[in-house]
Amino acid sequence: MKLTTELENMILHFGEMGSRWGFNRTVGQMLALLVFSDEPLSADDIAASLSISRGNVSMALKELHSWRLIRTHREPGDRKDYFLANGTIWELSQQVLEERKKREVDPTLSMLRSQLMASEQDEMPQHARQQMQEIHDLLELFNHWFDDMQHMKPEHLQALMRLGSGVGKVLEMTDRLRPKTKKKAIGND
Amino acid sequence: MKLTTELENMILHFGEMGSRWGFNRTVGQMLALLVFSDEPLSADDIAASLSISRGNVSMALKELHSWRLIRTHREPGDRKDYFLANGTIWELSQQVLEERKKREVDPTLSMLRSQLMASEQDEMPQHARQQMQEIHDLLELFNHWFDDMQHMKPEHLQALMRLGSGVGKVLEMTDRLRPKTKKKAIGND
DNA sequence: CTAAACTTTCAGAAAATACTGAAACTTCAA
DNA sequence: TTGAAGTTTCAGTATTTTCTGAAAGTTTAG
Repeated sequence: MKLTTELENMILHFGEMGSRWGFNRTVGQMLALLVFSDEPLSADDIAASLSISRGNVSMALKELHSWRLIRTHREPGDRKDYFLANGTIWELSQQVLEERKKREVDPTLSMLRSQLMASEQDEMPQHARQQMQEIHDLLELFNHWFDDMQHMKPEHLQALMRLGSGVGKVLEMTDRLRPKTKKKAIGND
Repeated sequence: MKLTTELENMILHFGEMGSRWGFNRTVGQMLALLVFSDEPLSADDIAASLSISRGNVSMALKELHSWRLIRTHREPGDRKDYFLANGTIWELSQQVLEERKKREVDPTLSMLRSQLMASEQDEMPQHARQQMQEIHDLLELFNHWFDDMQHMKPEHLQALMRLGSGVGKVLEMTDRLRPKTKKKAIGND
């Protein structure tokens, strides 16, 4: 595993960004390494390439597995495990977003839910309660939307993103043609 | 600033989540406190409510300002600064997302851009280069889309989100009516 | 101008997080 | 069943991040 300087820089960058993306430096570097490598790598390869301890590699592999970002490949007649990125860039990104949603949104949503539930009888300042409700509703909206998006076919999702806010225009137009849509204010500009 | 147990729990929760959301515990707690408070609070109020040092409050206020999540209010005839959340829940969320994009996406995008540029003449393994290109394109697509969304009126954006993947159906239909869309290879399964 | 009221800074302490490496564990070919 | 090849665990250490509190800085009423 010899790395060109440029590749090395990129991998170091992914390491630095790692913590901002929800994992640690090692996990970030290893993800980059596996994404950029055109063949599966063994744990020893990885440790050598990145000059990190074998134990650290093992931990990071576990983490990457738990995020479903890598998978293991075994050659018959070779006891070693080989690891590779678990899909296309698009799929990996989806996976990262999915996992981050789980860690960054879901806990708060469930906390809010139970809090709003429990304080039905009320022991909380009006304004605070209202704000909690708004956060709750926003996160729930986001969650449903996100779920929906994840189930769209990649090419549709991509097309949709390319359309950007253009989608607003299209919907306005369509709205006039299809009175079936619920009359939630889809409004105008 | 007396806090009910429930509110206190919520604030502690926001503190815990803080680091996952891109800031630290104190910043998270203070944001929650100000969002739930129905009146502006002084730095001393905050320090007392959360039992943290005055210096820490000052740092966190700076951070919250830099995220544009709070603003300062001054009473005439009172030297104290009072702080409050800078907008509705919706606006605050937008602000958080905007700032996180800056920290989590933009640096990598610019790194990729310059790397792809520089290695035009090529010194990098084919596969690595290709993956870099894909990440670059994905982030750029995301960036444009995100920008576009941020400029939509909140009620439009909300309506759009409520529509969820339903938007796909509408667009498919519309697509037949509007052959203007560019015929970029939108891939296959 | 002065000093009281308030805010910010920052060096060092504390806490949280990540990493190493050796020991324990697992797997499997013979 | 054994032991070589490989993997995982985890106690201790290193690194990074956050927090405190006292000193320095700023503002403004008088």
